[in-house]
Amino acid sequence: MSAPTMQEVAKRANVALSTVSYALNGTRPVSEETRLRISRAMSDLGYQPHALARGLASKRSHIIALLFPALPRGLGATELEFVTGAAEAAQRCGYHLVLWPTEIHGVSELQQLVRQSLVDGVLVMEVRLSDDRIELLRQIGVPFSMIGRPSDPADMSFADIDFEQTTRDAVAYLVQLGHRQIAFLNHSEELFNAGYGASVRAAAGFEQAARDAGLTPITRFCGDTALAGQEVFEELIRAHPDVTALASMNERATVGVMQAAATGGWKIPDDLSVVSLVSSARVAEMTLPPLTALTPQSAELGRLGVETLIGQLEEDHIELVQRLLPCRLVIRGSAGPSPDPARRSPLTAASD
Amino acid sequence: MSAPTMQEVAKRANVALSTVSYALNGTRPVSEETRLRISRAMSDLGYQPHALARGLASKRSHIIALLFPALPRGLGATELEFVTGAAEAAQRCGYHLVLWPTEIHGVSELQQLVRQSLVDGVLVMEVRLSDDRIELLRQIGVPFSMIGRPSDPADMSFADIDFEQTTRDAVAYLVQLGHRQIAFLNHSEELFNAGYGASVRAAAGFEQAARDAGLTPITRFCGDTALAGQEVFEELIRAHPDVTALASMNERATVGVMQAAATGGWKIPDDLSVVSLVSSARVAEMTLPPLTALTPQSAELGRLGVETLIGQLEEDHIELVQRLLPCRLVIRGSAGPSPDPARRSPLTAASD
DNA sequence: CTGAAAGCGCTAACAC
DNA sequence: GTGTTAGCGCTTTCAG
Repeated sequence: MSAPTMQEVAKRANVALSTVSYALNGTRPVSEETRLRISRAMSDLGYQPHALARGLASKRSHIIALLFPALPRGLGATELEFVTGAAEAAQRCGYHLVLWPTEIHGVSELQQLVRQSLVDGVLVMEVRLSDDRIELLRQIGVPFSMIGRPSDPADMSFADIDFEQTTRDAVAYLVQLGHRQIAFLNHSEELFNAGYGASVRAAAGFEQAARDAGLTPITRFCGDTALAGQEVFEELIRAHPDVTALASMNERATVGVMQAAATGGWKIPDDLSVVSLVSSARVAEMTLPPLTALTPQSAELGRLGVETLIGQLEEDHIELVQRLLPCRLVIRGSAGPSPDPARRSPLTAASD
Repeated sequence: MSAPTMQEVAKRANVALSTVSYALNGTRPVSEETRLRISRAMSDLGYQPHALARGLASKRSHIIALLFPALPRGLGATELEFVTGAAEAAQRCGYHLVLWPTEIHGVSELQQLVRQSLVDGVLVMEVRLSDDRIELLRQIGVPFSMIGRPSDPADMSFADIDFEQTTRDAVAYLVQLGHRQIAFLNHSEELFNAGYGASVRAAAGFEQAARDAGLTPITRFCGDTALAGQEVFEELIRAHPDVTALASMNERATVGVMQAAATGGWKIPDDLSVVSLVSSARVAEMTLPPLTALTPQSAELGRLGVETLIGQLEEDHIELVQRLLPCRLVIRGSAGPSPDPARRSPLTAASD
């Protein structure tokens, strides 16, 4: 009834308990013949090693934790893909992945979790530019790696989206379509100031890319709501009537922009091009027209994060892995050739 | 350097190792005085019980697994909320949640995982009407509970969305707005036939609700793409020109419907009302107009699933918990009073 | 109310 | 090549 133990396997195969262990782990040479007897005994009994016992004895649980903040705004499709990508990679490597949702500042809680010695290492998601959790982890001395990175990742391993490259790609694409007045729509200033890496890095990337292309960067912060998007867009067009294209980091606001444009009599992409940055296909396909977007390779990032961490756990020479993955440009319907701003009908403001 | 053990705590508190254990678990009365000495010793040393050792000795790992299929179409916001809701609930109950992404038919793989005796129980997500995993779990005898349910949940615990109620609510809302010709837009027939519970139950619920309201149910299957949505909608309106409202289970297709309606010169909700069933706010807010939707209480479901499972693990009298949660109607912009179908301009078909 | 000691199922010396 | 055995850090009888 209850699960067979290694002892029972040993008895059935007429060998010592330890021989079974060695055969199982390949920690020591075992003759072909006994190995066969053992593996037969194992499958006869339907033996599976007891994970806890193995972990206790070997001091390696083969469990890693995925640390993600219980974000106020909730996670999206991109984050879900991190998780599933990470879980699948862990499984393929023979590891278990436990989920540790923790407040970003719940550092003592994190400490408690780590001290239980349940996990061999930690993968941190949604890393802030300045992140207490990272400080704690290195102080405790747990192996860890990150999806995302703090402002100075120095000697830490990570896999992250290449936000600079992503904005550069977006600008390049729009420039190639003939746009010369391109605006960048960010998240809120609060998020930016809170050290939300995506927001900060993409903003910097855009400024740089625009300048390199000989353009004057125009940027706006915007709350993560459609309404905020409408308002910011109307203000933007008033201030810069010759803007013909928008690169947006802010999906919710993008919807508002599209609404405001439609209300004002503009067609997308005829009168205005929109490129959505760091946007999942799921979201990009929900709008009309569907969004031309730069989509992160999220599952890949999750996988990389896990593999990097496990690498650290299994290799003896701890090697640094720092990977930046570009987003992929998926052309849908929201960006097109630049119109002549002068010939474009004026936006008929809908609001007060 | 290395983590303090219970032995060290005992020494420091001048008690036996076992006394520390009893004090920690409350398994046996301990005098106030020694309890105090012990807890002081613990905090002095920063002691945390070793999860693996505890699990091995007690035969209860305090780890539960979340089983989710590596779906072809990927998971959405709703599923992500299950996961975070479950993870948070587990943590609050002092459990760890491990992620087991498995093929729906990878039953032997699941068996291996379970036999490792790593987890005390399993929470199954995305349960099919006929689901091999459920069969296996009860056969093995692992405690489990479900988010979702098979066709005959008999004596099994679950928490699920009340699809019947959800469609009833949608129909009631539309009827109240004056609609009499309401169509139901389902997922593909393949998914339906594959025993995708949401699809089957919502369809049944709609038929029933429509009949109860004295309406003739009109239903359509549709692939999960905008294009399919367009085509199905055009066919639908041709076959039933007097349809004024649509209740949709299929978010991708809904986008197509809205596009086709717009292309044909119809305004939403003036010419056509749309209610999105079992739709997260995240998605509902991406369209124009934003979708009036019945939104599942996903985090709540995750929480319930975990609590039900842990209840099974900790109570000695295994009690059956079967919960159906209704969705919440969130009124946005996509549904309004019924137009007079006769006065509505004919759809100008855009396709061939 | 407290202590001593026998495991839980496995790994990894240490022997041969 | 294989066997023997001492733990890993805890829970839980069994004795007092």
